[in-house]
Amino acid sequence: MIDIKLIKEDPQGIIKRYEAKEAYVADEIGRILELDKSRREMIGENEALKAEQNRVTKLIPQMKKEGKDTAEIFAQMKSLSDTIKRNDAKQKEIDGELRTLMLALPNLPDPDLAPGGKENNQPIRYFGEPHKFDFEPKNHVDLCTDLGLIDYQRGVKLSGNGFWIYRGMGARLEWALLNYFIDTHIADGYELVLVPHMLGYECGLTAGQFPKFENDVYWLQTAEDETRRFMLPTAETALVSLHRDEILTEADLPRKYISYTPCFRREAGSYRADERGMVRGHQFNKVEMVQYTLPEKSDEAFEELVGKAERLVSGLGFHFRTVKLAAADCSASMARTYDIEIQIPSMNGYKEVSSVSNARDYQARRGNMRVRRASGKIELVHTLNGSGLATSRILPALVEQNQLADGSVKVPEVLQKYVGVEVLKK
RNA sequence: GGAGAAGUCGCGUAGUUGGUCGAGCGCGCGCGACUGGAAAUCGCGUAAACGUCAAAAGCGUUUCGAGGGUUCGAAUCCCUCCUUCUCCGCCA
Repeated sequence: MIDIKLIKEDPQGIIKRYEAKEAYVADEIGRILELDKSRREMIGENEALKAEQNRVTKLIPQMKKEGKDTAEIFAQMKSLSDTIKRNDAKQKEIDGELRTLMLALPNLPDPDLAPGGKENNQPIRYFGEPHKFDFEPKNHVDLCTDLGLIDYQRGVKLSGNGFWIYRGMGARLEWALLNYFIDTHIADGYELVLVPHMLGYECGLTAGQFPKFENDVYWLQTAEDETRRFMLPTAETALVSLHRDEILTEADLPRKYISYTPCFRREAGSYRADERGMVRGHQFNKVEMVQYTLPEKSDEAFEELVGKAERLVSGLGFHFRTVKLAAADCSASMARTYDIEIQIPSMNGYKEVSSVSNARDYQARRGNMRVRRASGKIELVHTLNGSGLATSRILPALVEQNQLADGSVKVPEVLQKYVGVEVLKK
């Protein structure tokens, strides 16, 4: 949620800023201002009545002591009380509509972002050189199948399209990646957190995925009266609710967390012919980084997270680039996002392996996550998140970029101690 | 799953024959005194949200797990839900 004060101060300016994100919210903003106005009018009116009620109520014990007749006052107070109750109900309705509208507004894009969608994304850094082969390279699906790393067919047998199985050295390679990531983060001072994979609604609301994207996740509910839970689409959804409704102290910040989880996504309608193999599935593995920071420190934290993701990818020896996303390509909750994209030689262009974002106070306001400063002042924290990293794009890139002429695959040095071998052979 | 107990201000607690309780005390925290400096000690102060206001102060409203109810009036009574603890059962 953004601060409604921003809207009240400069509605036109806010509408303009949203246009960069290709979000056209003039109607919503108009309605918000209308509701806010009538809300404040109602509050003023009703609070005057409540003040009167409180004033009289305080007099009653005294009157009773003095033995005065209170019947008439009680009758008056009863009708006052009824009016107040009616007003409260009306006000609640207005609050509800206002909140719904506010929750639906996306985050404001940072002013320095290029406006518009994907086509305006700006690569800001390149690392390494594109891979060249002096033989006909195979694609990752063939490589993984030939080497017995991934069992695509049985994945489909077990769970349907969009699922695969890591086997043998493939599973060990996957596990090696995750260990390499986690060990690096721990060395950097991040706390490893293992979270539930099934989450309550509030987690999705706080992260900003709900109510808008409720249908993008898998819901679990076996009985009518059972609390609905969803399979987490990313560990961010859990980590960002860790301090929901809490007041942290300034000395607690920054909080730096990482979590490994599988991520479950419906990906409805997003399959493309060129996304074979494990580039897009309903379940993939990811190590997620999340930071809670003081507002003035979030830019610094953002750079740290981008740098960490870049070091992980370059540690594997990949050619990749860092891309500053245009406003409309950032997700709804985020003020800014940088993607890290690697090349999968058999596929066109670059594929995202990490996405680092600053939500600023958007999630903190939704989840009421605050910090008490040394001065005693309380304000919202900033939250940031980034993949560090998702494996499902790394592994295809790894086997393709590291394949040798004989069909075997060289294991990157940093992974060898985890995998136990230097080359994956038939 | 069954039986019982409990959820109060950052933390720990007091507060149930309904009324001057938004709420006492301790710790913590802030400021000050004392000190060469610190500890200890003493004094003062210490919730948030919303509304009013250009802003601050002030004033008002709300909040004692959540929601509803009874009442002129609810931390205190009633109902529903959530959570925690203890015992029993079941189970990886």
